[in-house]
Amino acid sequence: MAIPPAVNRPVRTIERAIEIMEYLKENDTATVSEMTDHLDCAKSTTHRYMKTLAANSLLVEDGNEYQLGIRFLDYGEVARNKYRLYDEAKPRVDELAEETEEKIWCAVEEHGRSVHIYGAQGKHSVQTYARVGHRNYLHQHAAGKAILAHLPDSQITETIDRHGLPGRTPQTITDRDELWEEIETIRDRGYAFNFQESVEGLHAVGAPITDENDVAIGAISVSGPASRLEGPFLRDELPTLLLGVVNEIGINMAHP
Amino acid sequence: MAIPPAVNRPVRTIERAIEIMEYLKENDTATVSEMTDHLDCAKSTTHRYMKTLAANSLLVEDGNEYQLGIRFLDYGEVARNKYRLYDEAKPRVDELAEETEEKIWCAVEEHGRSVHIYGAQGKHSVQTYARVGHRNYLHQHAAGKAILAHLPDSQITETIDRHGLPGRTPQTITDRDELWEEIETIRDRGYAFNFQESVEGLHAVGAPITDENDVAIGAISVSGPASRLEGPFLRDELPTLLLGVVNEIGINMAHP
DNA sequence: CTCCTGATTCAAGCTACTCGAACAAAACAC
DNA sequence: GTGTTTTGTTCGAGTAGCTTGAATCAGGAG
Repeated sequence: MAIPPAVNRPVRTIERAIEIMEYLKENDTATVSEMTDHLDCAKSTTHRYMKTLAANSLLVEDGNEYQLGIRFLDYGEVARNKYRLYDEAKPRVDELAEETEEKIWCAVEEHGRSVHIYGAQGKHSVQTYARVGHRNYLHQHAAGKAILAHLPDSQITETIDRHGLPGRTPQTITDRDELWEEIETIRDRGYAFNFQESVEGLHAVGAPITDENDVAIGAISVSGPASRLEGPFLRDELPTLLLGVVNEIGINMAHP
Repeated sequence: MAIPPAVNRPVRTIERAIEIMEYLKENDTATVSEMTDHLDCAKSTTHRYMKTLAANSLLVEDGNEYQLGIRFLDYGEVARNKYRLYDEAKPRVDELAEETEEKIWCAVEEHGRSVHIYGAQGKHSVQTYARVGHRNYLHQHAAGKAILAHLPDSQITETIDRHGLPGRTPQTITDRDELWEEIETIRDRGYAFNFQESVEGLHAVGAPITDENDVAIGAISVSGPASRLEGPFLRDELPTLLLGVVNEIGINMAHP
């Protein structure tokens, strides 16, 4: 897992095709000309790329505009179902959302980053940038920090070396030493907090789902406005609730 | 929409990369050697392809085995959220699943095929090959036929020409004339049935969601075992329920 | 009407993708 | 233990095919 992705001689054609997908993910829609400005090649090349992708349903063209095709849903769903965690976690995440009335996420680690594999919203839950499939830096949010703290030290170092510690809000931990301290704290108490470290005004708690060796295979988090998630509710009640859930999931994962 | 994907000179490199993804979708996991047998090129080439894809998190390697990365979830989710239909349909699909206790699907048309963009299961719903993101021939299932019947004739012809009418069960309609008759029937009554045409022992009803010009933008279906979905329940009750829902969605779509 | 902007096609040139051979590492047979 | 087989991986050379820029076509605006 988390192998450095240094390829000897990557295929540039593939990399550029991915750049197109990535650009469309960020910008929803683009024309050949617009994409040409973004890539570094001739317009005819971009045109050929996009037509090829569209012919295979990865892109959909609507007039001169291209966007991502829902064929990706298929690949995404297959990838997600690889994780047994998804099946185990989904019902509990739904329950948690109902109980807490806040936003619940289940995340896993892949390539040193976190991916939200499932989310459920409670009555009052807030909408943030996050969505299913969203890739995130581990150090920037509660679930990610919970995972990070429950990885072997070597893998933590590797992850930091590889991705650095980019900030997101003024509260994000961007200092290595500070992060290691935080990791110690998280290891001691068994769960992680996020005080406006990913989004201003947003608090969260995250607890790891671990295997028999106490290594994280994922995490669950509750997040909501700082005004609601505070005091004993945030400090005691939610963590207790979360720990119960992740323990249960962990046990179910260990004994299929 | 539904433009023939004939590209003048497709980029073979991209096409082969997609073949790798497709193979992994079908077979869950593969090694370089296994993939080489499948593709028609040197092992070193396959190796370079897969390493490049893995370096970009589209593939994940676990030892010598590769599988699809959950990065696709991200792309898939973005693509799905393009469809306003998804937001409108999701809550009603959930309700229908609760009410009927059967499996409900919401599908859209893309490139002459259908894609399940959302599904919900009721208490008794059966598991079939279908899953979110699944691409299907329009003529093989209830939702697809409902969509097909509510497309312009020219587009229907185009679709049949492009994809043919492959069978799936002995009941699948594989004859053009027969399909056109069926389309007329569906147009008259406003919804479509599926009598074991996609899966043996499975019945379904599908109704189209149409825009102001009565052109389909998607469809909703209820499916379940032939033993439960029969008689007046299948013939009258379910269609009435479905029509109510799709009308409501259609109106909401037209008046945002 | 002309002008402009965008998509699309095409021949020619040369980049970089493909190949096969060679190496390394692991699994296996005996 | 050694030899054998199977796997992933690297690298130089050759040429397939990708890239390019110019030319053409399509649509809108003034």
